[in-house]
Amino acid sequence: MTNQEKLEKSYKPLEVEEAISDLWKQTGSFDAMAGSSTDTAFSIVIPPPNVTAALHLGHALNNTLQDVLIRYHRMAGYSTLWMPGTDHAGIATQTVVEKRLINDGTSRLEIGRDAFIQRTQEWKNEYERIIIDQLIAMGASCDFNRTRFTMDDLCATAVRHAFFTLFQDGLIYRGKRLVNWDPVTMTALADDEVEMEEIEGSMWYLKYPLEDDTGYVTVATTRPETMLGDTAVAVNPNDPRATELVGKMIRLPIAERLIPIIADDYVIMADSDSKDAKAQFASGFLKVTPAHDPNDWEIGLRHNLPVINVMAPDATISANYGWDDISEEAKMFLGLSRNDARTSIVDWFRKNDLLADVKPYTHSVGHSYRSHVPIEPWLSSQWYVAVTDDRLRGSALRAQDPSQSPDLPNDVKARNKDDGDGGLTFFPERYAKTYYSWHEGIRDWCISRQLWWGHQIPVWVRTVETNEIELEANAIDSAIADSEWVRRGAAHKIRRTEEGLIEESICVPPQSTLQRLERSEDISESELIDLLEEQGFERDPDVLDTWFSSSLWPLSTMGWPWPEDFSETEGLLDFYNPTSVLSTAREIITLWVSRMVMFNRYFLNGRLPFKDVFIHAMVQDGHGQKMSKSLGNGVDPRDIIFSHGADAMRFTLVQMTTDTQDVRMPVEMVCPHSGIPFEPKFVRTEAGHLVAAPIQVSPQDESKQMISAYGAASGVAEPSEQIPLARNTSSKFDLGRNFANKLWNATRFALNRIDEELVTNIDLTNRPFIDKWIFARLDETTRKLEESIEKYQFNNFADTLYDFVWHDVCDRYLEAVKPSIDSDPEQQMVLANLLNAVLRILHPVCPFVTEALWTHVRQATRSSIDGVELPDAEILATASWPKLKINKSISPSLISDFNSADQLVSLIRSTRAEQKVKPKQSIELYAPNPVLDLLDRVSGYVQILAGIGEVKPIAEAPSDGATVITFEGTEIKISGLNSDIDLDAQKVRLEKLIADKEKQINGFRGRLNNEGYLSNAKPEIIEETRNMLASAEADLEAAQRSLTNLE
RNA sequence: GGGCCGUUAGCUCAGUUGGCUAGAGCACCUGCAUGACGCGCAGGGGGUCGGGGGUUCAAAUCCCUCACGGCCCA
Repeated sequence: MTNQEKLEKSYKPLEVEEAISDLWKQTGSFDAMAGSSTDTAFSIVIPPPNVTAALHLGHALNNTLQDVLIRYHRMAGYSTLWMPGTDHAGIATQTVVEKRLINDGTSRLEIGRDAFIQRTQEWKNEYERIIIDQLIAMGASCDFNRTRFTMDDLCATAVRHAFFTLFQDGLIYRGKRLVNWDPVTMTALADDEVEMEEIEGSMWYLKYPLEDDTGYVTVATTRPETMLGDTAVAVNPNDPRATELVGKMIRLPIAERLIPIIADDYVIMADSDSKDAKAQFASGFLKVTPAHDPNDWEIGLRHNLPVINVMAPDATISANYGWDDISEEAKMFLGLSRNDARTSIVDWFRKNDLLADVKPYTHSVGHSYRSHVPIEPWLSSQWYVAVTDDRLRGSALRAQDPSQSPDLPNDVKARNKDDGDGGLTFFPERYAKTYYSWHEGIRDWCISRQLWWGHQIPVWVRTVETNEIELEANAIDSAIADSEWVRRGAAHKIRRTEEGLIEESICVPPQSTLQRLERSEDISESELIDLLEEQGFERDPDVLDTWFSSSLWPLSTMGWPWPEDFSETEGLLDFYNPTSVLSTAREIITLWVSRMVMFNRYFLNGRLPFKDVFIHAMVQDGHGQKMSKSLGNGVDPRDIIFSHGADAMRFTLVQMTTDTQDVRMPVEMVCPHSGIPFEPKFVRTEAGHLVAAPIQVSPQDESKQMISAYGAASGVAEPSEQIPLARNTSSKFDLGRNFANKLWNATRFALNRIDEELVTNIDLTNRPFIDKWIFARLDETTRKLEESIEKYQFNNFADTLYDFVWHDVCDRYLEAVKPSIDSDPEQQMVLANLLNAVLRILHPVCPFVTEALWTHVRQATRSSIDGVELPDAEILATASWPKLKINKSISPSLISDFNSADQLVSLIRSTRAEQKVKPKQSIELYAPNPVLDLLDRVSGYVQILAGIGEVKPIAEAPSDGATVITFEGTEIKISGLNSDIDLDAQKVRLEKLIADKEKQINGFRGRLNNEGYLSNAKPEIIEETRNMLASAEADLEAAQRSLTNLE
């Protein structure tokens, strides 16, 4: 060791990681070099994490995988961009901030919209910082100078421009529809924000009297409270009772409304023998409530039924939202919650002798993913994107790789050759199907949210009487070609409302778009808005669904639509979009992947946002529950980094990433008072999840307490000096920690052995066997790594590294060179080059420890090996991936010779253990000629690793005091073991070997005696079997001979 | 109800077009403080590949079926 300071005995990640992060930052190692090179681009946009909370191990997994991809490609010579950023996450963030306000004794409504947004902004700033720091701590090589936020100016411009374009193109419309209404957060939800849950409820059977007093029909319902809004009773046309009843009128109880009996084949006929629970429980008559049930809404459309909404936004019974014919009897139910209304209405039916029956009934009910209360199908005006249009849905389907999704639905246009169609590939392949079937049944996307935190909808609306405005016949429901607003640059749309009024909507583009439009009246955005408001237009108070802005992420972060307005983004869009791959979780396929494909393609003439989609495993907690921010069961990656180091975390996560498996991650809590890990106490939340109890007692000292991550995340408990926050840890990460330490020590060994003597370039053909072999293995390993990453087989990538570094480099190569290296300067350089390459191939997974060792190893690498390209670089992160062009002539039988020799080593070592020979004790080996030749070819490898002193021909073996080994059909003897050889142990071993070989031989013979096998199997397989039989027979014979001699 | 995935050693998981004697890490057992590493070294035990049926010369691998677990969509 020369000019290097001594390395410590073990790797201490905490002592180096921060300095290395700083080094990367100072050297600008992760900056994208758009336009500055003609290199091939490799780019990824980060799935922007919510600013709701800190990242957990699920994010650590996803971001580690992206970093491995980015670091590998950066080293392999691609011009890389990894775009970082965060997402405002409208409803989720609003919910957590509101919760804090309530804890503080105030509320959103009390402080008002502006102050609330201010509070939320502060929250965002805090968590954005935490998230970025977490990414840095885990080693993510994002171009942090470009960090984006879905509500920053750049993204806001993209959102405004996209909305304006879609509005103008008729792909955004406003309509009164049934939405999934969350009566607690008081907002509409998209279809996929609704979670189905099994509920043990009841089926109520209500008797509705016929108007002519000739009898009753009995309707079956799980939601009796909605009967106030019934506007028909439906019966299946095939029902025998239909002929007589259809057309008759019913006097609806309580509401005293006359409603018709109609025929509709949606109605399930009663059948008590049916396997279908619905038919079993059906009465054959369905109450139809178009305002409160999506299926009834459809029936209402088919039969032109009135729509009567009997609820307020908080799901209490109300006559203020479209219920005009309220009866005296019904008034007593006003103001009741839906649950109380249900009880009261059932009571009313019972009292009036109109309740025919009640049966227990289990069924699925949609719940809000956010507030967990049942959603209420509720009638309201919302904005929609017409994703069912072929320009969006069709485009998303055409994007799919035809080998993964060959057939398109009938109503989708065929693929074209050249505009991005067919270029989208899923890994693992099965998710192509998920993507496909989502689009098959897709419905228009409700994008308005009744929230304050988000992109406010850029539309100003006013409602006028029909006669107040002159209309061209075709003006309704499509964008108006010419009006005073259009002349000023806005988009203008008119529709007739359900109440028969005219609603005018003006969509205002952002200033940057406005100034580029050709228009007759040149005014600014703010002037335009002032004019609108003067004329009685009001801006829609709602904000856009968060996914609207996320769907523009690969566009907006790269400067779209006007990159020239943001100089730092110039060139990005052309060079890095389409990005190379999107890495995300399963459930995001529908929420995000689909919408990015639609938008990117729509706005960039068919260009895809990314070519590959990699779907990674889900990280579950120890109870098999998904780790999630909203659940609060997340484990902070910084905890693992603290206990094991970032590389250990990364290596372990990569090693766990297989194609099929989700990752279960049981963690222990570390007592902050004693530092000792323990199993925490768990409690069940209201929603039924198991989480670590907010307050935990120290197992070492009952008087001391601590707060769990759940306690802090849920806001239930605030950490303090007496009751601190407890970190988590998990022994799963020992694997990675041990591996990083192994590498550290292998390097330490090498640096101790390499001195400063100058050496010219090395020709491997002149080197001893072991030097050639390790480079042949390096070559093999490098190629295997490249293949793994190309197919996103991350566990293969990690396993290949582990196996090579630990077993080949450390256990074999380093052991084998120990006797020779001190006196062989060339071998020292072989070792330096080897480690130099090892650091490079390990860097994508373990960037910190490799970068920490890099300065030492590059200084030690003072000469090169022919055919091994390892150009020097100051920073490992930007050094190049090893390129090996090793002359094939050095390695034809190298690997097979090595494997034989290694096998022999292992046999001798077993025998040594069996005979209890001390490690230092040297023994003699007596072998037949073919084995002597092998020993010669591998030049001392066997002697060194098996502790052999002398090697002699078998004929010279002593007649006693030797023990026998069966190796490749020959007998080998070793002597110099102990004074008294354990003959019994030897006998047992030989007998076991004989039994094994006999079993094998039977198997091989059975195969070779089988006609079918000989005529059907591939010739090379048969040949192989013959060889295996021959060698097993030789082994058997040798072992039997040895046993006979022994006896 | 439909779809997808899983069930391989005590535990966590590999095993990519069917073909060598089914592997790894951890845990376990036996040795060893050897000048890189005890976060280590050497050796070892442990599997009717969820059950049943089928296709095939040959099945952990393909097909059918059942059981259990998970996820997604209705």
